[in-house]
Amino acid sequence: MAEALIAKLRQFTPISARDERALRELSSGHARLYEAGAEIVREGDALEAVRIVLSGWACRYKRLPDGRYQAIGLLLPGDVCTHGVGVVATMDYAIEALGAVTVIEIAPAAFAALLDGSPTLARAFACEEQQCAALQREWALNLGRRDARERLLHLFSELFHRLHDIGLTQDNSYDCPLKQEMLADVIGMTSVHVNRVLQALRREKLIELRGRQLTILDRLALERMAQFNPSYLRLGSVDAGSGID
Amino acid sequence: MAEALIAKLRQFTPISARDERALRELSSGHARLYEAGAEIVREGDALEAVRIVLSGWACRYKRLPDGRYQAIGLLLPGDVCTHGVGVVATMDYAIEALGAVTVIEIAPAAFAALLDGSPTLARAFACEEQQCAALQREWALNLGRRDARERLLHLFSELFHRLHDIGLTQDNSYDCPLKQEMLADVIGMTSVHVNRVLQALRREKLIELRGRQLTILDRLALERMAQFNPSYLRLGSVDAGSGID
DNA sequence: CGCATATTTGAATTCTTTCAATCAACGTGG
DNA sequence: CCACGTTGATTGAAAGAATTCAAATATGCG
Repeated sequence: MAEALIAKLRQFTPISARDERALRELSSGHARLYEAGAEIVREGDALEAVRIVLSGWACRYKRLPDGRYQAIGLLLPGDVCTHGVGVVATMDYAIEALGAVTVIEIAPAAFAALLDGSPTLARAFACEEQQCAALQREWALNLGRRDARERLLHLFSELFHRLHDIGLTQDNSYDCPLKQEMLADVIGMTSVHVNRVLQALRREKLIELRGRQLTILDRLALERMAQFNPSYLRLGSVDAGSGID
Repeated sequence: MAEALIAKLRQFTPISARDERALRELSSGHARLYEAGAEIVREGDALEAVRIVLSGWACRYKRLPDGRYQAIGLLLPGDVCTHGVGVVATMDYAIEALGAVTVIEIAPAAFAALLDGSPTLARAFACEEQQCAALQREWALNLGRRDARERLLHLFSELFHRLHDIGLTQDNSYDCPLKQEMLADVIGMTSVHVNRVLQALRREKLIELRGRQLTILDRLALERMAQFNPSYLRLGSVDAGSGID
């Protein structure tokens, strides 16, 4: 169950067998299961536990008073839901399960103890947080300066890389539980427009999207079109390359 | 010179006289002066020092390979330019001076020593970082789900609050060195469109903008229209209210 | 005064949304 | 096994928002 988390942290820094054991121990602790649509965290809630997604996808989002909805981040297995425990008092965003999701909840004290006991893990989680911030910045670029088609291609590329890093891709495809409505909420458009853009991408043989399986037909071409540059995903350390180019 | 920084950190937690002295000491250290347009940090640079803006405005931004430019954040006096020193190896964004800017550069070891010596300051800087992340999230909402007019109003509201917190507002106005071109780069639009929206806002007597002085004529009305909710600026602690409503 | 930098304007075009309706897929109960 | 309800995907037409390109004005500064 902790596979994705361990794989994710390993991108940043080597994890010893002992640290791995500690992570597995942790992950076997108090886990909660959410079903699609469930609110894992509500805006305005107090931040009282460290939560990490073990399986499934979730969505960090904000709403405007008039109801408009914007996804602020996608949480994949291994991702920390909320940073700043012990510092941030109340949540400025909410988190929603996009399907069946398993989340471990760790008491702040236990988490602090884990980090105190292992400088490596402390470093790994710090990297995780910085990566999350970098993601957020890239999303701002996406929302602000890419058009609908580029945004979608960029999102698909980013997800490919992130899922690849935790071993959740098969060749050039992956399981993507996002409905068109949610895709729209991620890239800041309407579902109608997403639908039309998706059709164009399929027509041009850039992607296939059947059921929930997304296949990228020519990844490098697609990344070029999206002006996708994966470096924002690998800030961790200078030498940390990825398995893919 | 360290006034803004101290004021900013005080929002999060009380700062003792001793901590204040340490901050002033630090600020009197190695300061660098940049002129308008200067690159304070370049994308791809190694992250080798903690930098804090002491005076003037700067802009955190990213570029697409084809040259499109998107502001990712605005750095006001007291803001930390780059987080994650010691964890992040290379910058995924750049920082540009928007006018004359003073920045202190602090060696990682010196900064670590400061935080080690004062849990309060450690906490304050942690809050600062979380606030920055919250800003980033709100910007994503702004870019994704508000229209041009709302984005502009929201930006003006946010800046009012942030500047107010560091004592840089006068009544309902403040000095805003952003040209229309930069406003456009912040809210993800063209300068032409920003121009037209600004004219409408002036016509409707919502704002005045002469020279570089921005005056907000009816702040609450404006915040309502922008669906602005300042809570994302005050995550620090439950009891930390602001001077304004 | 005059250059350089910013702002403003207009018209045409492109991109995206809106609104409403239709279609397709799927699981349920009868 | 099939009618039915639900959810998600697709379509069309029209309206609306924002961009583009170029040119015209302002404005600030030396």
